[in-house]
Amino acid sequence: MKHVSFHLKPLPPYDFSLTAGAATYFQNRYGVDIFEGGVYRRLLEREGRLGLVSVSSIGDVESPCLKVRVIGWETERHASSYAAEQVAWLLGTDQDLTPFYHLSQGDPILGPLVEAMPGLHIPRTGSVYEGLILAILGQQISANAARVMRRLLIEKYGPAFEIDGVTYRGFPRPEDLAGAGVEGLCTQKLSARKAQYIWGISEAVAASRLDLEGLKNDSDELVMKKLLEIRGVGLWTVHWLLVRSLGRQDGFPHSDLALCRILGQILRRGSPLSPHETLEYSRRWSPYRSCVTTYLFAAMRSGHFYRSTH
DNA sequence: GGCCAGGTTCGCT
DNA sequence: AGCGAACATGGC
Repeated sequence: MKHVSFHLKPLPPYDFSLTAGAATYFQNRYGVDIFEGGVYRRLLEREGRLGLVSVSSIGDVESPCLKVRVIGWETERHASSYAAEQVAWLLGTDQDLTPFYHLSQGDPILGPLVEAMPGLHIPRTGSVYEGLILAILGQQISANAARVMRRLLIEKYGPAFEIDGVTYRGFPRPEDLAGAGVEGLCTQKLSARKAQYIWGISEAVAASRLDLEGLKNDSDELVMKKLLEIRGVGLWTVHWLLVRSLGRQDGFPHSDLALCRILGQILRRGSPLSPHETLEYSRRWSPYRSCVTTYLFAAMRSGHFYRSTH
């Protein structure tokens, strides 16, 4: 199979396995992100055309280097630089952890986290739209229920690209989900409520009434204001997007149930903190709370420290 | 079968 | 503004 490959040097310390693991929530796949056998793969769209990137590590945490392979639009001009940009965004290779690590010194919660997972960067979603749809799918319901919905939605509406007999899927485009209609989405195990939210957002984006990608240029405050006007988006979702889809430094979903629980477990061996208490406690971590969020969730999900499941 | 789960909206004080 | 209820999925 024809392809082009190149190297990408992340800012050290950088742990590829941990970061790609966090991107896939420490499963083989999450959404359209795949991480198995030490290789991170994902379908990308460039000017409406699909391409597959495969990323693996050929360095170590202190002198990291990634090997990136592109199939699909490898012969086109600037394909490599586009792929490099996208991979850097997705796998957070551009992030400088130094100030966060400085803050974590002597912090009873962050210290052990950083020590256990040095070089974990913050993975990001392929687009703000993708992050928003995934967040809404994940609202309230159990992780397993959300996974079923994600898989069905992507299998049914995601653009397909076959390579060496394997079919890869990209994330559904706004027009794909808008075209599905609320009824169509409901057949994919979405509740009527989620279907309405997701259809409404997809339709607005497809019709250019809503510019989610443009949020990247707005201040945190303006992002908050604009997103909260969208039906189906609350505070939790905004903070989640600040961390995962907008690359901001200080996002922190203080109302997150799991977060409140885990902090309660660490700080007073038991009862969860209230969202308000969680927010107050988190102020000491500003302005690096996106890192804190990522490290806490990574610890919970990877079973590195804490048991996330009761 | 009932209860909970990585929230949000809507309707009540 | 602050609190409670409905919403409906998979899993124990």
